[in-house]
Amino acid sequence: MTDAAVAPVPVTQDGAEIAPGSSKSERSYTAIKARILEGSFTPGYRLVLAKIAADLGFSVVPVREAIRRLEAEGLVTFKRNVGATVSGIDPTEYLYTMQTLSIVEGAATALSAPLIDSVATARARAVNAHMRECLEHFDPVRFTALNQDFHSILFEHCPNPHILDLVHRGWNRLATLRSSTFRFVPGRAKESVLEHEALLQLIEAAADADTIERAARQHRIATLDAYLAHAPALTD
Amino acid sequence: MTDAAVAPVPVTQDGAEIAPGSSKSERSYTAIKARILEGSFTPGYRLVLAKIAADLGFSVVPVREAIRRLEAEGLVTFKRNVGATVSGIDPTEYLYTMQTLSIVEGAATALSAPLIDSVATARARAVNAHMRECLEHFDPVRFTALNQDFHSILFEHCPNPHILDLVHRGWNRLATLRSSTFRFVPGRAKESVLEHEALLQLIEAAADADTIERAARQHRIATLDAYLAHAPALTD
DNA sequence: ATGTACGAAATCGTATACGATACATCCTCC
DNA sequence: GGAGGATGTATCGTATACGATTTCGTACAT
Repeated sequence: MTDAAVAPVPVTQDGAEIAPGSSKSERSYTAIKARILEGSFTPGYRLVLAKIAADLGFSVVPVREAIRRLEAEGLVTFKRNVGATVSGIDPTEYLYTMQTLSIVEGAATALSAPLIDSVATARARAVNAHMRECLEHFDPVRFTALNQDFHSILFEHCPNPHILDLVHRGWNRLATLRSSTFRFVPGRAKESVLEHEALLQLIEAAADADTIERAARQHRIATLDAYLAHAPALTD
Repeated sequence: MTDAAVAPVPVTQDGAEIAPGSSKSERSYTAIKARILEGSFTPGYRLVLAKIAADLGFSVVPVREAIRRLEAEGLVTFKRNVGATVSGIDPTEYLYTMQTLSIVEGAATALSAPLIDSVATARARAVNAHMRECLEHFDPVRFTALNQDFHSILFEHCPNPHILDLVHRGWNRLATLRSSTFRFVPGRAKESVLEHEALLQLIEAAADADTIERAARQHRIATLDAYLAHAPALTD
């Protein structure tokens, strides 16, 4: 579970063994996306068609298609006749993304809550406990991964796949921040763990949808607020 | 405004005059999308690469790229080695889309509300009055277009473009239903007009964000509920 | 020394060609 | 007469080639 969040797709250096059955276009997409999410391709990295095609052993056409798909997801920025670069995320973009995420995560949590059984809450608690450990050992990368795992458990039986898709898109968009301390605002992580516990209690108590939605939304907003409070220091 | 909603992009039969400056890939995208949204390409319509390319006077490569982009937006369904068809929207898909729309529209309305001035509310009222007329003359197509115009006015200064983008995607997804009576559930249209007025009053009264969000969300949900109540009759 | 014009290199955009796949049709065999 | 397989056609998937555009460095003139 956790490993999957860090490296969702197995990738070899030459990218040849990814889902051998699917098209090269598909494999290009998967390979490039994996490298962006795992951090090999950092924001600003220039994605040169011919170079990537050579790396993967494909021609440029499928690679081009893959990059356009990634553009549609906001993971890369494309400029005509110039090329594609891995999207960065400036403070404004961060704000938009976090705000949107708060809304869709809130909705996803409220919709999923009635379907979360005691086994799932137990698993979520285990992950949350693990997060607390990461906090003590100061391991922001693992903390972030576990944070996603926690919410993924809650969303496992989300009845609306569209909303879930929006959540994932937001997460992917934020993933390019992985190696920075942008998301790890001092003091927020501890609160986050506490809020997770409070959220689980609301779910177990079968609180009404509005209450759960509000709590889940606030959980994300609080991180945004913490960032905004520190913005002068974090924005260069 | 209204005309724009019905035919957002001017398209000639041969598609040659769309934004002459942009790439053929871009023009293909615009042309195909326009035809889907205006209803020339109805759900289930088979998009054959070579045929479309010939129609547009381009080669298949840019057309292919355009279709993949439309796929990412959910407007067309692509099957490997088989081809693309204009996406239909079955009852389940309709439910997902409406539910998601209710959430993002609710958020968009709440975020925009403080920025809506009296000029905008007056314009919105005019559109709403026009909708009432369409109701009397039973003009579902125009009604639907005006309905979008109404909300577009509210969202004009939406501070979060990401959320606005999600709203538009939902609208586009529903647009393939244009020529059917699917969306025009008996009795709902009248309520819709009344709800618009109520929403405007909340906005003018500077009601708190939660209240406005709830009202806006409910506005969409009510249509979904009305559909669900009639589902046995409408689902064949 | 600085600004401008020119040219070369890098990279993308599109066309064309051909191989691969899937689906439909028809034929054969039982 | 029906079921199974072989064949044909439509269509997609990818490679390669070349033209178009941008960018950057360099040389020249001021």
